[in-house]
This record gives sequence, C-alpha cells and structure tokens, in this order.
Amino acid sequence: MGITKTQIFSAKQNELASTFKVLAHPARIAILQYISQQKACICNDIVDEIGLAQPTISQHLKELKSIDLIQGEIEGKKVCYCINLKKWQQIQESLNAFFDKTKFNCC
Amino acid sequence: MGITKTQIFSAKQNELASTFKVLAHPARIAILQYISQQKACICNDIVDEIGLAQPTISQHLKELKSIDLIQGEIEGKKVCYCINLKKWQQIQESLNAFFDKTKFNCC
DNA sequence: TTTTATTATCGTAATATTGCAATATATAAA
DNA sequence: TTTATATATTGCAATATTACGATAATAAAA
Repeated sequence: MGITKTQIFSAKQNELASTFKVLAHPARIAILQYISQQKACICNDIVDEIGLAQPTISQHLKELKSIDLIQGEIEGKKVCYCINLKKWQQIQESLNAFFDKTKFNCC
Repeated sequence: MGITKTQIFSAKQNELASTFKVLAHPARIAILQYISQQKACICNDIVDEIGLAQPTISQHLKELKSIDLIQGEIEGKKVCYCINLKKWQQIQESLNAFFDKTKFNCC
C-alpha cells in the first residue's frame, strides 16, 4: 500500500518517526554538515558542494525547513541558510530521551 | 528517479542516513518501545499490540534486525526478540556525535 | 503422523521518495 | 527596461516503501 497507518500510533511516535525521516537521507546529512561549517551559507554553494541538481537540493532544503531545522534568510539574490540551533538541540534531546527511556528487560 | 545517489556521499553519511531510515517509521518506534517494556518479547504479542498484520510486523522486525538493533532468539515455536543493548548505545553515541559535531557559524 | 501454532517469505497493489529538466519567480546589474 | 543570477516550483519517470493475503517453513502437541 505504501501508506503508513499513522492513526494507529501515538502523536509522539509519529513525530519521532517523522524527525528521523527528515534526517534519513545522505544529502540532507551532507547539507546540514556543510551549512554548519560555513560562515555564509548560500544555496548555490551547496549545489556545487553536494553534486546534486539545483532543484533536488532545493527540495531537500524544503524538507529540512519543514521541521524548522534550518532557516533561510533572503540576502538580495541569494538565500543564507542556517541551522536553527534551538530546534537542533530540541531534537537532540528528544532523540536522547527516546534512547534513554528504552530499557532492556530481557535477554 | 527514486534512487538515492549514495556514491556521491561518504560512507559515514550513508551509514548515518541508513540508521535514521530504520528508525523513521512509527511502527518500528512502537516495536522498539514495546520490546523494551516486556520481560518476554514474542512476535505474536507484538502483532496484537501494534495492530498491523503479522507479515507487516515480520517485515519491520527484519529491518530492525538488518542493522542489528534487535536480536531474535528461537524458543520452540516462538521467537524472543530483544534489543541489542550494545548496538543501541553505539547508535545513540553516533547520533550524538553527529549532533555535537555540527557547529553553528552563521546567523 | 496429523494437527495446530508461530513466524517468515513471496507476490502484489497502493503510495511515497528521489532526482532532474523545464519553467517560474525574484532581485541585482547593466 | 533588459539581462543575468539565484532559488523555488512543477511535472514526471524511476525506484523504494508500506501493507497484507496467500503460502511456506518450523516445531510443539495430539
């Protein structure tokens, strides 16, 4: 069917899975790493750096923006993409909470 | 195209993305949480608990097994699935390393 | 051996994702 | 205004994922 039955899971489970999903592509990992290393983060530089076509990069940026993980500031013709530090830390904490909460009672 | 261009990314980037991908489904999150709470972890119980068909659960378990996140011990007719604590911690550490290493130079 | 119970695999339909060419939009420069 | 540059959107083809019925495989029970 290809469709996830989200309605049978809790909001937290769905949200956690969605967050993992945004991070589940090497291009998006690479984009985040690249943005974090640059003083000025411009989309076209990302295209050159990553090696995917401009529309593809734009699409990946859109997905990262969709969960507020990055922000884009328009600077003339260019857009300066930056990591949203607050959200970044928030996500790291919620992932750690998931890993920590999971206890191991068997085996 | 639907195919990820893995060859243009580093092994680490691909591995990190793959790990996120395995965790990027609410059923697999729910399975991990359920397994972690049970003293005895049996597949058929998971089917009752999650509310997806048995072949679907079996498929999700296979994906979790594919990165060694869970282990299955055959106990007669049943299989006792358990979280692989070592791998679990290893993954948590590598995710944290990714989040920590990503510095924020701009904006 | 036959039956029953449990889990895995196969095949397939529905949907999602990835990637890019073409094109649109927007702004700066000429 | 026209042109050039940067980014976003649209449309589509190729591939991946999700879910499940049917069935196979395995092992305990009868």
